[in-house]
Amino acid sequence: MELDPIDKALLNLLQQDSKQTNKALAYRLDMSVTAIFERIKKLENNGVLKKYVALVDHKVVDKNFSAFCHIKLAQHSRDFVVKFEKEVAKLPEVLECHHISGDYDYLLKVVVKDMEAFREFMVNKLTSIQHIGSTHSMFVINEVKNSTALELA
Amino acid sequence: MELDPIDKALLNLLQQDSKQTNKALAYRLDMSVTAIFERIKKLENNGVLKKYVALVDHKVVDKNFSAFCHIKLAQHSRDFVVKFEKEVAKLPEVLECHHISGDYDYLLKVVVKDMEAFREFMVNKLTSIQHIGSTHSMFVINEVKNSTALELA
DNA sequence: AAATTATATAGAAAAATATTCTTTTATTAT
DNA sequence: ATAATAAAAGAATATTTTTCTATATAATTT
Repeated sequence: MELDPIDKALLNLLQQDSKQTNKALAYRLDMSVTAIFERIKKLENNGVLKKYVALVDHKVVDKNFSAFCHIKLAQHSRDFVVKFEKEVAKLPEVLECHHISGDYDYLLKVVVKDMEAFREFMVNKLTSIQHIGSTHSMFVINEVKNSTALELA
Repeated sequence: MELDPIDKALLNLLQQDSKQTNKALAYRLDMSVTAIFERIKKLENNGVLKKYVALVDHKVVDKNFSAFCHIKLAQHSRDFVVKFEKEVAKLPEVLECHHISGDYDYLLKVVVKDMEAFREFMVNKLTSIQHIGSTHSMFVINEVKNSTALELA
């Protein structure tokens, strides 16, 4: 789908705050409410707008410990890879799992309550998945920036 | 703020789909629309619900290349650290910046159009920030999982 | 170039939802 | 038990979303 400058401006706004009313968006972009409505519907139908989510404060919900976890598989046969990816995606503590280039095969973002919960997670959940060769964890000391928005220019 | 099981169930639902109507949420949780409305307002006012955002398909908007980028600072004096963090947070290509434990100081998530755009970003934007010692980049081959939701049980 | 088709926009009307208000119910403390 | 507090339900109101109709704009065909 082709995105014109208005679509991009609209997406930028919705990525910052998806609860703005069409009226507010219409005012900002100097268009009618209907025009905004139709454009959003089109962006939704074409899969440009994938989903709308609420973001929760990690501290307040007592999940204030994040770690990035490198994982190397013991073997790389297709079946093992598929199995590993399926299992790891199921774990709610794993917010992200990326297959990456470099020394390790995967990079995971893990969010839990505290260091103790992380240890618990490693011992009982992650490393109990079959075919994991080795792991290497980095702990988040401070979150400098954490956004979901892509700048569309 | 104390979260009871209904609050947690509500947060889990809103983290998956924040566009559900209060009516739909009320039906799922077997409560009245008003009860849902009041709870959401309270969660917003107490900072539990931080913001509502639209998620955009990276492929469709032509930003289908992600990299994780390790950064080591040349010096760690307070001023340099503050300056670096401020500068890097400004870059729209940097969706995340975490101060982490381990061999490197920071881990960045960078999202751009393609490898060429990444090179451009590294040369002209990232490494032009003062006080960067060294960098090490890992490219995302495949995104196995990418979620923003914390499971509240 | 004129006519035609498709596409986007605007404004008004209708439908659905969010929000407020009042009453009721449940919970907690005295 | 009784009073005070907080949460919930239902009805009333205000907003918003969505649909509908009309108009303008752009692209396409003849």
